[in-house]
Amino acid sequence: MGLMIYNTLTRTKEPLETIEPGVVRMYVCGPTVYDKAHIGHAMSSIVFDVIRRWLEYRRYRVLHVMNYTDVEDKVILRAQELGVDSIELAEGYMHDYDQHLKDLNVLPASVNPRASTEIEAILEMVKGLVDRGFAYQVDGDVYFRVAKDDDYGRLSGRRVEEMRAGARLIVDERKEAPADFALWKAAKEGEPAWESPWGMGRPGWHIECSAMNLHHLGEQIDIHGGGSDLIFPHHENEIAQSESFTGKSFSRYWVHNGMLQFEGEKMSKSLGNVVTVEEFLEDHNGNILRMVILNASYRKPLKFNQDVITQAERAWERLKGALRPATPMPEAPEKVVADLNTQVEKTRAGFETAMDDDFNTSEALSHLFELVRGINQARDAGVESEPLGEAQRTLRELSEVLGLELELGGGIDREAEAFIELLIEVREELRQAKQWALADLIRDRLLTLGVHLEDGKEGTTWRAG
RNA sequence: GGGGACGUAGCCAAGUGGUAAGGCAGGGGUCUGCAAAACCCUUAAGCGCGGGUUCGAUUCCCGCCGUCCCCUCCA
Repeated sequence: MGLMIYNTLTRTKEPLETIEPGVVRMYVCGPTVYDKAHIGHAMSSIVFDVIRRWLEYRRYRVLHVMNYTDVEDKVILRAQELGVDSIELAEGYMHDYDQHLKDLNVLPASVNPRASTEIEAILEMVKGLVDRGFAYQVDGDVYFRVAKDDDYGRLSGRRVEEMRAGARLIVDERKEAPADFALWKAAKEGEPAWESPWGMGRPGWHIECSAMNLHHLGEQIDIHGGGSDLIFPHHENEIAQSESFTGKSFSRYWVHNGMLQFEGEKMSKSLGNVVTVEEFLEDHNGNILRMVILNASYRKPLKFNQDVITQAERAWERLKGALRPATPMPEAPEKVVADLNTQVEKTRAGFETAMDDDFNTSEALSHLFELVRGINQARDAGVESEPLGEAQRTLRELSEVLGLELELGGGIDREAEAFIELLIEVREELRQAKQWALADLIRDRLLTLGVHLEDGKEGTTWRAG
């Protein structure tokens, strides 16, 4: 069947056919860096990270571009409020976001262009659009002439004449038509500005993505991604600009992630229901957010609340638990080993089928959990560490394709481990001597340091967290 | 007003024209000095409501109700 991708443009799943065999050119709209990022932004980055990892698993070379919008009304406004330079302000948030992506185990994009460093490409495009009659200049602003683009609206399914012009916005009388949008804006006093044929100014929001695509990936790309809130007007306008400029179709597949819902509403700054990435990572590790996301379809709205987090934490623990070492017993039945091997094969096949079907991570995870059960059953049956290890390697490998890090004992460094082992040894002596109070004291004290002791059949084991 | 989605057990959620994955919680058990954890087993939905198509629909079509997103900056 091959890899199927849901395309917003056609509202159907289509087989992936890339422009260049074996290569995927993917552009994802990144955040406007005017404030701390929230977990909705992170969701988008994680979704496209999983897509990218799956494409790479399928042997594609992925050229992955994600932009940072650092020249924009909100950035400028914020900088003026704080009395700082807007580009520097954006740079700070940009570096924060880079760090968040690392903490969330998101693979770095091939390129992270910024509006402020792409002015040349932007100007070239705006000029071209003016030359070809797709844009016009008014008082130092340049607008895209939507009427000139006959298939405008095909991504979002809108007809220009059906949109209630001026319902919620004040129509700029200088524009030829209400739907026309700015490619270039004349700069006001104190705003970042660059020289242009129309005077000092700065790019409009939509044009930077078109220009960056052209500059870094070429005239035609395979996948263009972003949040579903960008379908209109942003991506609609990108299509208009890019296709009018090149005369070629722009992106083959348009992929959009659903919005993260917090208490039934979209998480957004204007609603004030924001959980920043920083806040989330203070209380949880990045795998937990990823688990929340992987549990559901990337295209649907994602419910986010404390319950969902708790459930994801528990599920993640279960996944990790499967990596516990074997507890070999003399007469482990051979059938168990055979069943385990069968499960490994079934898991990989099911996982691949699920991921090929528009990145069905929820179903892919279900196959991982079936492997977890198989591993645990085999361990309980006393299977030797080698057949068990094989299954565990598969689990780890497939988890990594989803970007999950299952390694045990994270957060505790090597030197500390030796001391923990020592304490366990001492405590074991105390338990032999039935010095329960002292034994419990060690256990409790270690717990406050983030080390859990577990007394089992095969002795005491420990884990971090 | 227009455009786009969604509604599956207590919760999250996948999925299919022939009677529903997985996870969490719940119940039972194993282990244990106690505890915690872990593991095993297990209960639970007939798929928003009303019609239609069909031998048969949760899955297709129509209507209704409800929720969300977009039409202003937005991942």
